[in-house]
Amino acid sequence: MASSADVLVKGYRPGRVPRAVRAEQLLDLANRLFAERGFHAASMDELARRAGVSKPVIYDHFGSKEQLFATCVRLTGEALADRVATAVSEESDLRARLRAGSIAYFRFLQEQLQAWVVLFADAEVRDARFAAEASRIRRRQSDLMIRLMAESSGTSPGHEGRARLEAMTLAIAGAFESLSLWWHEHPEVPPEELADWLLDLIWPGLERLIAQLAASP
Amino acid sequence: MASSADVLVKGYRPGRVPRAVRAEQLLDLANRLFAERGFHAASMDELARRAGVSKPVIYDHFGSKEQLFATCVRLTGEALADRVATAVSEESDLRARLRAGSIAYFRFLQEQLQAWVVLFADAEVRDARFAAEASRIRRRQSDLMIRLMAESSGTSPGHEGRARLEAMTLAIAGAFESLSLWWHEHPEVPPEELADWLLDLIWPGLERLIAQLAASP
DNA sequence: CTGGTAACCTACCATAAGTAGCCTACTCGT
DNA sequence: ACGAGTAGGCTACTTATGGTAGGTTACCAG
Repeated sequence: MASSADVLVKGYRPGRVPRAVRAEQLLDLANRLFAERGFHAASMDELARRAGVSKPVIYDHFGSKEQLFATCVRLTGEALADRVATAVSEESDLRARLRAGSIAYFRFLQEQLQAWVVLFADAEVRDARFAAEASRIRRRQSDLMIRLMAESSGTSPGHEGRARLEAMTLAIAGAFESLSLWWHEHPEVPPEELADWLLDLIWPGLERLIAQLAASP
Repeated sequence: MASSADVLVKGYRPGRVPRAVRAEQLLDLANRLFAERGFHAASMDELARRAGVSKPVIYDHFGSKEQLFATCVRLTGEALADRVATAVSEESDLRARLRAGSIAYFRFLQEQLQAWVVLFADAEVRDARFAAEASRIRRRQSDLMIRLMAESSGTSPGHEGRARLEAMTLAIAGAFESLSLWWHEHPEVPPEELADWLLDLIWPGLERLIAQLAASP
């Protein structure tokens, strides 16, 4: 006969566990579950079952399903940002930095495909409920690009130019996302090639933009 | 005392009406409701109430909430595509065509803000359940760009180049989407300026790409 | 040993998607 | 005119699931 242990995920036996440990277990399992089923189809009952705890435990930790999901998204977004920032810091020339960052971005997706699915490909991520998190991720990439450009050109644009630069870098972040979705159906293309494609497309215009913004106050 | 007519939306009185008419009423009301509340928070009960019919009527027409939403998205996407295609056809030079199409795109969003919200800004549009529709919209814009470029350059790229072109045009479509989200918070920027910003960013790289693809088989 | 609390549970509620089965107004052939 | 057939519609229900109220048990400090 089947015991409830059948559905428990290896390494997460029931029993009293310190709060922080339980939180981490739950986050890990939630990540996997969302990746498997998507936000909607993933049920809190199943998560509780897999974790070997009851539902109120989860609610005590995360408040609501939406908050739990938002936390998963945020953590993955932070991991992505870290990887990109690290890669960028290992180059000095602006174009080389952008290229390194792009490659790191795509490599992250390749390795953390599961997490990536949670982030963008799957979910109701653009729902008003999660727009904030998704937007925060784009914003972070955008900020990084702006900072790199400012460092490289030595000047910072005026109010007008700042808005334009912000808009353009966010647009570029959107291009990355959309390209990632395409990549999902063409996984044979290596990350480096994707990065070069996108950079070849954007760099000429970006170079002009930087020059233009540096020229005007 | 309140009668049930209180909650009925003007112009949609109850009573027997031909199937096609009912379908259109429901679609219109569904569009507004989704725009108001978002996919999740919009309930079929409320839609039924507003339309002055009972729920099974809606299910008879559209099958499920998801299908109803997908239909709304599809129709809005088609309207957008029509507007862009029309604008494009009124120019002859490639760059002018892209510019006209871009302006038409942003003008559509400006006028149909409500519908736009349904499409992208709000919803669980990127949920696996709706990814197909969202992707179809991007794909359509991408196809249009590819067609325009092929017409303009007179040649069509090889298999390799075709993939790259597809990836890049989809990336550009993603840039449009993301830029639209930014615009949502900076509505003071006119559509023409947005279009020029994006085109200035992309055009130099795009021109090179076209030349490069035309050169190789 | 005992009070306090952190961790956890059972049992429930509320909401909303979706459905089974029935009713009713209109059309159309005779 | 009138009855069969059907399109359009309804009431009342089931099911699934997010979320919660309130109680229980293991552990620790003093």
